[in-house]
Formats: sequence, structure tokens, C-alpha cells
Amino acid sequence: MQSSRAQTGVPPTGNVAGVDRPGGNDSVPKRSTPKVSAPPLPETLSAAQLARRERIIEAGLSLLRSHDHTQIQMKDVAGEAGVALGTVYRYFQSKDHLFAEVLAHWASQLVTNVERRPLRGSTNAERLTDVLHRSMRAFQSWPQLARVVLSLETSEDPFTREIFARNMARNTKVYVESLQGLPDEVAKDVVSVATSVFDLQLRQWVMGSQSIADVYDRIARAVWVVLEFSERLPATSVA
Amino acid sequence: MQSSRAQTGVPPTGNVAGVDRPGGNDSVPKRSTPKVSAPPLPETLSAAQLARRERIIEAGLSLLRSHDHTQIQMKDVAGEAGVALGTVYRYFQSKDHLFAEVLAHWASQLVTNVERRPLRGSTNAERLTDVLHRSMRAFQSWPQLARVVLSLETSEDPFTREIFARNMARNTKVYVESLQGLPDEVAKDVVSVATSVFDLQLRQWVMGSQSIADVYDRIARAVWVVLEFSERLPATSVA
DNA sequence: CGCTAAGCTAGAATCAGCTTTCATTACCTA
DNA sequence: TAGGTAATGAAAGCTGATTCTAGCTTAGCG
Repeated sequence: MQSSRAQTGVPPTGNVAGVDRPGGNDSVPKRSTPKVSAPPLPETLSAAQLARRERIIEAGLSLLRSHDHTQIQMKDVAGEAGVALGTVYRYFQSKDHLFAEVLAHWASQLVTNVERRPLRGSTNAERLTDVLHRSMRAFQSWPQLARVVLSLETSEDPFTREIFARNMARNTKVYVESLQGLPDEVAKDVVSVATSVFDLQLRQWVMGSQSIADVYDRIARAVWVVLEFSERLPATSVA
Repeated sequence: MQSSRAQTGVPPTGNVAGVDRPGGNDSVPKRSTPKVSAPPLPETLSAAQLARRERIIEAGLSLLRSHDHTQIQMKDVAGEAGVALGTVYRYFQSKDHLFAEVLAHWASQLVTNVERRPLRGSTNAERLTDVLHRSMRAFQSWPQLARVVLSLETSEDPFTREIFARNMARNTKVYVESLQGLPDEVAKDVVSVATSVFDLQLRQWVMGSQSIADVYDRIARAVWVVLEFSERLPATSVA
């Protein structure tokens, strides 16, 4: 189930073992059963249940149209989906998990959408910029979702992490595909940098410390700086 | 006081006006005075008060040695500092605010430290990589602080944002200074990208989805890719 | 020196929301 | 149609930040 966290040099989390509380508080470990039963995998559900699950996700997505996810309460989602609160928790481990699924749901629609119409531009830089700008535009038309992303980026919930990782992998794939004629290694590096820039710009925009115009500009600029160099490394020079 | 948030195209926060709750819940606004009085500026405090304030910050920093900030409760900090809980709130608007100051405190020590010993490397790429690696190493020896950073990056608290912005400006300055002979515009772009990469790598390491070795590697690689290009733009070509 | 407001302290009380529980009831399959 | 699983509704748990209260202390001042 859990995927990552199996690397080298993982930082000491410091919260795994409930050793001792800071203050004079000498409380007990308190490791009550973290969760009796994990939510069933979607694959194992009946049609009716899948539908119900879907309904819950769409309810969440729908509520995000007009409300920040921090304002949306689980009971609201349940209500909107026409389902009992407990039912929501049958399908989703936590609020984070639910919204991670919501995000994935939305993103998967987007990707097919992006794939539908071909990328603009004749150079790698132009194409990569185009994809990044498209992604940003998507968030721009639904800022609440951007907030969800930022919030989930630091979620500890394993389900959330899993979904999130899958999501990021998908994005990376799309980005990589916008690059042609580059050695795999180089393409990977370029995409890694592009992703970083996108991430930070998204955050700064959402947090209100950067105008959307600057965001687009910085993304374009970053791509330019990075790619124009990389394309000179291999023999094949563009333009 | 507040600095940013005055740009163009700020995204609709959606949580400013307590219009209507999603569900059928027709609760009242409940906007009791959000905060009667802001914490006094450090400059206006007596020596004894400054000392007390300092003591609180150091208590927070000290507790971070062995505990994640989410595990540290305000009362713990108060206890560690030998101060009443209410006093902590006299000096700091919120938990976020407190930890932002803790972070700033730590960072300011670091910076002077970095400035003390000259940067290694004869090229811009080497020097920038060196600074970034040093910064990362600092976090590596104190992962709890990295977590604080990630958490504060999305804090809404205006005090926190302010402190954070100042911090980031300081970092940027150090980074820029590692670059020599580059047009201002280019240097800015390079640093912007470098910062993004650093940020994402820090997050991925802290969240356990990237080994620390890979983190250093990716940073170096990113700098290489970016800088080796930029240094070819102006007349002066290195190596 | 005596007074007074502001600063402190120790605790207790609020509050908000996610999560969990539980007694029922509805549904599906063998 | 019995047995078991899933869903419902309502009502607690629970955790911690934040706020409030009442009684001391202390520094500055006339």
C-alpha cells in the first residue's frame, strides 16, 4: 500500500514514537488502533457502491466551486452527496484522502483534455511553456483546487500521499512528452526543474504574493533559461 | 504592516465573506473580535520584556530539537520558557507567528554563519550550488525546522507572512551574491529557479519521497542546467 | 513612600471540526 | 427467507489552539 518512504536518508520524523511529551506531561503512548479497517479498494466495489463513491467525490468537487476546502466540512460533503457522514468515512480514510481523490478526479479529466488538443509551439521551450501555462490556467479557473493541492502537499495520510504521487507522475509524463529529441536524463532534469518552478509559482499566486501575470512570466522565463541551454548539449540543435 | 497581497489578479479567497455555509447549516457569522490587540513590536519593549520574548523563542527552538512542531503545544513552549500561556500570546499572535519568529531567529544565525566563511567554487554554478547545498545541510541537521518551513509556507497569518517574506528576501540576497558578472535580470531569474528547486526538494525530502542524496544531486543538476546556459548569454564566457 | 495601570500567572472555559460510535434499518445473496 | 454486510442518523469523543478570569507583582510617578 504505502509506496515511497523507502529511500535512503529519510529524515527522522520525530513523531512516530510517542516517546515523551515536551512539558511535564507524562502521558501514555496513546496509540489506539489507528484505523480499524482501511477503505475498500474501488475495484472491489459493486456498481451501486462505485456510484455512491463517485457521487461523494463529485459532491466534494462541486462544493469546491464556491468554497475553500477548509470551509467545507465532511458533513457538508455527505449532505451534498445525499449520504450519511459515516458512509463518507467508509470510502475515504480522512478528509485529506477524500480531497486527494477529488483532485485526482479533476486532474484526470484535465489530462485527457490536454492530450486532446495538440501542444502549441515548434520548439521544446515553446511546448513546455505551453503545457505549464495550460496547467496554470486550469488552476486559475478554479483556485480552490490549487489550495487543495498546496494543503495536500504536506499531508501525512498515506492514502493521500499515494494518490498524490500518482498524480505527480502523470503530470511529469505529460511534461516529458512535450520535449522531443532530448536525452532522457536531460529531459528528466528539465522537467524536474519545471515542476519545481510551477509549484512555487502556484503557491505564491494562491498565497497572494505574486500576480498571475508574473506567474506566467516567470514560468516562461524559467523554461527559456533552462531549455535553451539543454538543447545545445546534444548534437541536434533546434532552430 | 502587511506587505504583499497588493498585486494584480489575486485569486478569490472565497473565505473572506461568511456568506453561506454549504450544507443546510444556517449558522450565524460568529465574528467575535478576531484579535483585540496585536502583539507589541519588539522595539517598544523593555529590556526585561525583550529577554522574556527571546526566552520564548529559544524555548520553541529548543523544543524543535526533539519534537515536530505539530507535537509541540503552546503550553509546552510556555512551560519550557518558564512563562504563562497567556504571556506567549501577548508576544505572538498565534502559534504560526511564534514559529515564524523561531525560524527567523535560527535563520539569522545561519546567514551570518554562511557569510563568515567564503563560498567554495570558481564558477557561478559551483558557488550557487555550494550555497544551496549549505542551506540544505542546515535543514538536514534539524529536520523539524524544515517541517516548520513547509507548514508556514501556507500560513494565512499576516505576521507569519511578513516574517516569512523577509526571510525569503534574505535568502534570495545571499543566493544572488553568489552569482557574479551576470546581468541583474538573468541573475534574478536564475535565483528564482534555484529557489523553486530548493523548495520542492526540501519538501520531497521531508515528506520522505526523496532521499537526501537525490536531493543534493537534483539541486546540483538544476543549477548546472540553468547556469551554464545563462553564462553564455553575456559576452563573458566561463571556462 | 504609597498608588495605579500594565504585565504576569495559573487555570479553567471556549470552540471548531474531524472522527468514531452505536443502535437501527435497508439491501443483497445463497 | 435467514444471515451478513452496508447505510443511516444522531450523538458523543477528542485534540489543541485561543480566550477569559481573578488574583499577584512590579515599575514608574507624584
